[in-house]
Amino acid sequence: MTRPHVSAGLVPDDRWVGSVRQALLKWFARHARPLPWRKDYAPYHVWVAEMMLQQTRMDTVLPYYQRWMERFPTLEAVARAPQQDVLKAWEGLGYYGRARNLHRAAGEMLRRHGGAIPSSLEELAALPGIGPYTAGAVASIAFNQPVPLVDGNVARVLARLTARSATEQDRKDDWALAARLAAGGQARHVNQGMMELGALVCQPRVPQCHACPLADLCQGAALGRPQDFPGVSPRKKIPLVRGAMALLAHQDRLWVRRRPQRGLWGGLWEFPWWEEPEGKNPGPWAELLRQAGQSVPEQADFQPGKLGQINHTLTHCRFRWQCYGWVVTGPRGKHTRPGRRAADPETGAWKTLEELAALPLGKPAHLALALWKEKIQS
DNA sequence: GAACCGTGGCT
DNA sequence: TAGCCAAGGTT
Repeated sequence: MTRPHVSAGLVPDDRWVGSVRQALLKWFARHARPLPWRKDYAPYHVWVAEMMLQQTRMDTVLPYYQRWMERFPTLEAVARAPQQDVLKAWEGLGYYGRARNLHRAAGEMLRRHGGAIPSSLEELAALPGIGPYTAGAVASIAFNQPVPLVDGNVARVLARLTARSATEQDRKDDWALAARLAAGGQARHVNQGMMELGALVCQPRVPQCHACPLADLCQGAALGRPQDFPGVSPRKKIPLVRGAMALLAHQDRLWVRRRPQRGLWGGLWEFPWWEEPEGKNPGPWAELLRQAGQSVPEQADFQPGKLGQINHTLTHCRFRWQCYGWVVTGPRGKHTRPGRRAADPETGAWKTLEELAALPLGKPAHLALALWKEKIQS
């Protein structure tokens, strides 16, 4: 039998959509990876997995997911946990706004939805951290509702199937086409099948068309250049930021501060740092020592001890940090007893290494802490 | 609409 | 090495 083709620039007909659905369902039934949340599709499991998988690879997520379910087996366990514990469980996954939103959403679901994940697209999309994709994912994967989803995988698969680029209109077309695919029933498997195919077969760089169940339905493959779709978008240049980080020590404690809720590493703890484009800049040191209740030395004898260099790269900005540690143990001047001041944690607090281990830190702070432990052992 | 928001793995 | 990429959402 001949299989229907779709022409570039034309709206696919129902026969083609039906063929894609069928081939996809057959392929997914055989090749679906045995992921933990696919055992029973419990809404809480699916929701947590989807939050973790936003912009994050499956291999990275799996160990986090396993630990998460041991620490927070139920939605109520998350909702009632302190934010610090939630961020600690998320530590290292990145995009920490996801964890803060997940925590907030858990609280709302406990109060407004009786501790259950809502099943409607509208109620889901109203929750923090749940946008169009995640709402569609939870509704279709957890509740098997006939609603679409479009993520990076689906967009790429559809772009190649229809030989389209990635303009704004095409993104709307993607949702319309995904809706037709999901409307035929078994949206749970259709939607996961599209994503699974994108992750395992229709890969960004080198699509494995020889292993693709949709190869003879695919316009990109028919043109002999599936990898050209949906095309590449120009990337911004990455700026380089030079800075300094201070590991201020007093007896067995280090001075750390909590970052504001919004922005980079929101809600996580860090060692104070500042941008230092021109090299030496002692100003922040004096201010820091005052905040920490330490004596402020004369500018002349100001010479922090070198701790080492920390390089950390983010997607959108690059940091090259020259880090300094300064051990302050002298009895001169007025000191505040470490651990006794009820100061704003965003200003700073003295923490022992044991206390520090329970606080969520970003990657650079962890790198600095590792250098510090190395130093005090030698 | 565009900028912002992490990290690790791969080439 | 430096760039690219990965189950997006918020502001």
